[in-house]
Amino acid sequence: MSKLDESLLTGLPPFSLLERSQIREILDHALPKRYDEGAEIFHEGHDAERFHLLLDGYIRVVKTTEGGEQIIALHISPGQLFGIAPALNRDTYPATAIAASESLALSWPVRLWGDFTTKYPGFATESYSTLGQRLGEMQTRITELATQAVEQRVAAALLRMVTQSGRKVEEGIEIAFPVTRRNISEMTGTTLHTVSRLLSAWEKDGIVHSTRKHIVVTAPHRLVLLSGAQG
Amino acid sequence: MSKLDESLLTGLPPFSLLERSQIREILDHALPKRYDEGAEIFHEGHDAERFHLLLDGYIRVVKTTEGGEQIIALHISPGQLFGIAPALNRDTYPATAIAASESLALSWPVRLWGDFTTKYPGFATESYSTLGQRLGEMQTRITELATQAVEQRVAAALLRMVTQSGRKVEEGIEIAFPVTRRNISEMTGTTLHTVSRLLSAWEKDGIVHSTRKHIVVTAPHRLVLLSGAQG
DNA sequence: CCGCAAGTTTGCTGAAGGACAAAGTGGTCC
DNA sequence: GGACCACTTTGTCCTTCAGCAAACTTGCGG
Repeated sequence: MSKLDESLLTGLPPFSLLERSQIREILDHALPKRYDEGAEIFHEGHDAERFHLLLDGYIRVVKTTEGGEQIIALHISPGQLFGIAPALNRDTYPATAIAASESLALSWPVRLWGDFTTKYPGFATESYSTLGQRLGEMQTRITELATQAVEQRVAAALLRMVTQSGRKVEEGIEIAFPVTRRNISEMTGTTLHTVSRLLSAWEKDGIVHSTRKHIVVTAPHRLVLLSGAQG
Repeated sequence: MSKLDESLLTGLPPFSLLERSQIREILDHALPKRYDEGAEIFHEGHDAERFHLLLDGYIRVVKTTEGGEQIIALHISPGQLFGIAPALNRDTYPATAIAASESLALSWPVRLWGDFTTKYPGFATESYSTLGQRLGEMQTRITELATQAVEQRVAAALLRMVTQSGRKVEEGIEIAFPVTRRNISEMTGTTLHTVSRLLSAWEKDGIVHSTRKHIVVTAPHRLVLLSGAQG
């Protein structure tokens, strides 16, 4: 097993304040693993044995209702920690993590969480900032779901994905991981049918261009208006 | 200014592991304050200068949308910390806190947060557990809003309030703080009209008994069925 | 004790969007 | 190359619930 390169972590927020030797130490405990698109990284309710850091790819964090419906709780982009149950003092994962595209992640046993946070104060601080941001995002989603119409919510969801993972292509900005209509409906609390109709309408208006599992936003500004920024 | 009694904190989760002398120390920095019903404790966006602990009463934590609508993010019951922006590394309050009934709270300047968490590891652990629970509750609400019909959501909201603050009366279990139809609509993403209709219907069915601002649940089990626990 | 404000009830209407149905379109695996 | 499967599109119907309107009730302050 070859050693991981330190440059993997330098520059990522949770590790930005650490010294080379500390990063070396952390990496020596890390287990890297590759996941195929659709592969499960951990499962809701299972013992939280490890916490994870995404290096490459995209992860969907999903909850399933008793009725069998899925809700996408969160998208993780490269550089972010996930499955950090120990930070919240939990011993099982509260949701399931699935690779949205082929992904590469590091992981550590949860017992090291305590070590990391006490040894490296910057790590703790950054982790809790992340948590704060997620709390904020969830609050935003609650507000959207409670007050906005479906069209606005779908527009907002697209914009969020574009912001988090958009990469420039000649037509506009493309969402960098595969997304189905169903996925979008699971993010916005509607049906895949309604999402399909909206995307068709927007396609006709030249706001987006979408193919199977891939979406390019060609007129982000118009989407912003639709999303309810007082349009 | 008379000294606060130590028994105020012994027994509360965030302080349960501390020694008498430590509690004394913490209390000596605390500022107690009484709030009338409807009084604002802190305001969204303002500098987070203090964090708070509710001793008596109930607090509503509220977000306001650009459209001027209010969303109730959270209810705080006695014994809980609130306004803990520092835990999330934030320097402004993310929402507004309003006393739902006459309330009594202690507060400390945020700079003591760091002291508390490092000096008293139990305090940190308990605080982050609380945060974990709140994250979980928010996730539950998102799921409800995304998948359930209005009737189920309102039933679930009532049950949540009953669980958090129910006190036994001869008719059933009463929600211990004033709640208007509008409040309930702000918790569930509907209108006060719809809530009123639902409560009227449930009153007719003998499930609840409500007067102006007060609700007694007389048949909790039937509400559980309505709330979507596979009814 | 009166008047007002805040909270509640109820009726009516219409639109949004969910449910159901069915056909079209790539993509992939053999 | 063919067959299957996952994803998408589109149509129709029908329920839910928001929106609007107006009357009613209760409590409080003057």
